Amino acid sequence: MTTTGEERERGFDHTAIEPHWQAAWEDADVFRIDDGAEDPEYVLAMFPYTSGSLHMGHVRNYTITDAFARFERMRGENVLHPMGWDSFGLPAENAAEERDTNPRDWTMQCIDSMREQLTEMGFGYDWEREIATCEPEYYQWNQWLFKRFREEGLVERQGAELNWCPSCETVLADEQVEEGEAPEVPHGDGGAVEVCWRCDTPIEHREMDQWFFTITDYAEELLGALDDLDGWPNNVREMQRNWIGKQEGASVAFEIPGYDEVDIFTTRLDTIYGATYFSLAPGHPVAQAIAEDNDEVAEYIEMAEQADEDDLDVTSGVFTGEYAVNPATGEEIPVYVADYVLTDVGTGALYAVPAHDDRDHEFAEAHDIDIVQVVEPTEDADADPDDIDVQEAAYTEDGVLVNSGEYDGLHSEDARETFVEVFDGEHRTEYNLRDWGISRQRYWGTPIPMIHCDDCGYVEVPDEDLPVELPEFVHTTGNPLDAAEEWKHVDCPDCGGDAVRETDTMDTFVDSSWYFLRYTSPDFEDAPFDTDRASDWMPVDQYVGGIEHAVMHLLYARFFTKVLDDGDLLEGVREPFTNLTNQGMVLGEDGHKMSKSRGNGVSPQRIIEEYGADTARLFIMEAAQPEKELAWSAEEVQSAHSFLQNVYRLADDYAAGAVATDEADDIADYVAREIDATAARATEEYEGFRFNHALQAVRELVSLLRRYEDATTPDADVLERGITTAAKLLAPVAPHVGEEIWERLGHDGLMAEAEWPRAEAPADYAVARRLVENTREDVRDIVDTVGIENPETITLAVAPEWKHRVVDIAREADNVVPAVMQNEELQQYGEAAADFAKDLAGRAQYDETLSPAGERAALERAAWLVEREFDAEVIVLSAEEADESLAKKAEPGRPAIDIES
RNA sequence: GCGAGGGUAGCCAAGCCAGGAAACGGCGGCGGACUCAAGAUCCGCUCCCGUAGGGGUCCAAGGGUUCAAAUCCCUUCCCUCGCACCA
Repeated sequence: MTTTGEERERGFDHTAIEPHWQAAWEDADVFRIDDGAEDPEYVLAMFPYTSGSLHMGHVRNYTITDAFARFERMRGENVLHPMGWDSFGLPAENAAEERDTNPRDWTMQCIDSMREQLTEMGFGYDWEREIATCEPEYYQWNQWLFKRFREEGLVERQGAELNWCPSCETVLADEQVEEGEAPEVPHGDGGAVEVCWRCDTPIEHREMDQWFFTITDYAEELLGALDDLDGWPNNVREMQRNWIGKQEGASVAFEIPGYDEVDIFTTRLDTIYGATYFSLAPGHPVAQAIAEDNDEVAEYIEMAEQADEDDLDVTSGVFTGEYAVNPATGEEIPVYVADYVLTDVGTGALYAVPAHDDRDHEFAEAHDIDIVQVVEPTEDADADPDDIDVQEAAYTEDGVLVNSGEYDGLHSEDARETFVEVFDGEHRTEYNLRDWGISRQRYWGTPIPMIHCDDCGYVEVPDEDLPVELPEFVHTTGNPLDAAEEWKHVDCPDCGGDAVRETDTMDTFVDSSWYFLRYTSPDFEDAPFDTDRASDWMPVDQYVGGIEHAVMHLLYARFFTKVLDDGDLLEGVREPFTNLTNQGMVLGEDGHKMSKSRGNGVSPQRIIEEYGADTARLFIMEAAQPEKELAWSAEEVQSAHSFLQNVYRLADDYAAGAVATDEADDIADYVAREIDATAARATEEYEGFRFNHALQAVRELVSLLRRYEDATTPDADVLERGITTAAKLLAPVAPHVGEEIWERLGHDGLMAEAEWPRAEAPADYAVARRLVENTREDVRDIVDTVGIENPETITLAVAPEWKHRVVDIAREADNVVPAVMQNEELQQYGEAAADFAKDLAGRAQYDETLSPAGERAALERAAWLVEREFDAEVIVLSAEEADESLAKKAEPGRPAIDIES
């Protein structure tokens, strides 16, 4: 049992109120945003893949955006908070196979079910903007955009060696390949292998013709603009920088007599005089050419291509018998084919400098190759040139050149510049980023709008024939599009002859690269989106989603945005997402990632049934800041639930007239100030995405209100304002309970549309609070230390005006005691002033304090708390009223305390 | 190896950017109120010593700057994540 009968009777019943208010929001169109709205706050969660059920990660993600959207809406902002479905993709095909249905029906069922679950969570979306990427109304624009990209020269068809997953029977992008555990291979030393990100099957490599978006054309801007994305987490920016992987260097041609000139790429052209051998990647054309006449080389290449990457030693390689001419020294250096040289890095060929590169050094030692030092530390470097022995270890720092002919003494940096000219090379920038292969040999995706004609080659499907819709799904082992004979055979749009459609579909990351633009005009028929509105509403102000999309999705979306902006489909939108938050993982109660195998998963559905959506939302938001990981905790869920019931009961009792009320007094002032301070604090925390702090402030306020109601005869206006404020501050996170309270208190309309509380802390709030808290602590301290059993009277006396003046002087003066004693007005206090000045002189700092009257007022407002705690009378006195012996102990910020029992 | 982010009381975790109170909050533990009792709720305490608000030692370790350091700087150790035979 989670709720007692009594609680249910007096509290709210989530199974009744949640559907009720969900319907009320729907009826009132609360979350709808008008097309004419000007530059709304765009709050977006990464749309879900249509797996059919929400998991806790989704719930957390969408609770964050929903709470923020509701907060902004209550503050009077226009808010765009849409939802849609990332609904193309392989799993739907698998599910269709398993269940003897088709991907479309399966996906549509999943969407219906997930939409219902989102609604049950109380998430407020503008459902009129709902999109599903698997609908022709959406994916036709993928096709249209593909053609526009092609016009811009951003589409290429290239043969490429691609990652092939034998289990999914599909091509994978590099980003979809992960390092995984090697399966049970007898001789395996546990080395990592490349596996499919979805099914963990080790991947193979195949050479195929593919469609590519040439994202590398934008590499430089994608990289550079990261610096200005201040609203993004550093780690995501860093991951993108790594992925783009810019390297600046130079390329220089080496001659290998009998073969072509070979271009190398290097970032250390300054070390060229130290090049003592030359290395080719096994996949390099010249290596292949040499292999034709050299069995040993052929064998090595064969072996290297078969081997898993990490099986081969760093020093593995084979001497080709050929020599390259070092253009710097004119010497012939041996040419090796070595696996550590990667075909797709740089030019796939390099000159090796064992003296100044760790890998080259290791290789040279293993193959007994000369090591020649050509750089030594500069005079002001940390290292002493005499300590450097490149025979032992490579010296990889920059320095000054030696053994480099006429260039000795040149600094590395200058040498790199000079040598580009001298050796007829060129400056070159290399990127790790590859072009984006979008072809997938699958059914459930966007058909690529191309037709292949034997005479005309590849021809675009004319715009008027778009969309190219998917044919009926057929169960087949290969690609169903290949089997759709009728669909596949068409007339060539150019010559009218027999032709066939492209049977590849697009990577689903194409869908998600612009969906945030479609939300701005989901029914627009002339283009993917309305340029004016999208340009006004973009960029997304708050984008929230998982870290797993740090590179692929976010980089592709940035790429699309830039291309669209350059193509004038957008105006002045260079980046899609201003602020990005990656929500942390939801862990099971055992602190481990929720998983079926561990059996530590918690189903959102069950929590909604048992405790209600508000409880789930509140727990999630209180447990940790959005970007931190969060461990499930049954106790804390329970605690969130009871808290909501308590707040509701507080409101209910008041509304039912069960609370006796009285006129305003000091206590009411105290409570009123706390209400204002809480609103101010909570607002600031909401703005900063620190929802847990905001909610903590609300809990404190509710606790105070309950004491106020319990221990005193409260002022009706103040109590009601307190309850309303607490409920409103809670409403973004627990919206159903918020509405229920709003209604109980007799308000018309919806709290979702009500005004956010005014948020200004009272003047001197922090100082007054500190005074009160310190004083309360001191009283406790005394009672406890002295062991007073039953205090009867607690007398507090604030410091006199003149002591405040002493502090003021002390604050300014270098020499406190003389400064004070020179003050004529203070001289009348004689010894006392001198003593106090001496005390102060020993202190490093003076806290801000209230005036004597301010201190007295603050203590009087808070006296009820002390009375309640100690069950004793509390008397607050000015210095003049107090007994001389007591008053003299008071200091500004620290009243004198006398306790009688 | 390179890069990013961390190491705060029994545990989780704020504070650090903008230096100024043994350091928010939660969990756990202890004591008290309410109750026949339990639960729920509420009020305290929870680094050490202390019979009037005091003293001592503290924020991974060590050093430095400062009147003053969890906060700024340097060094070392450890953790987490990302990238990586990258020429």
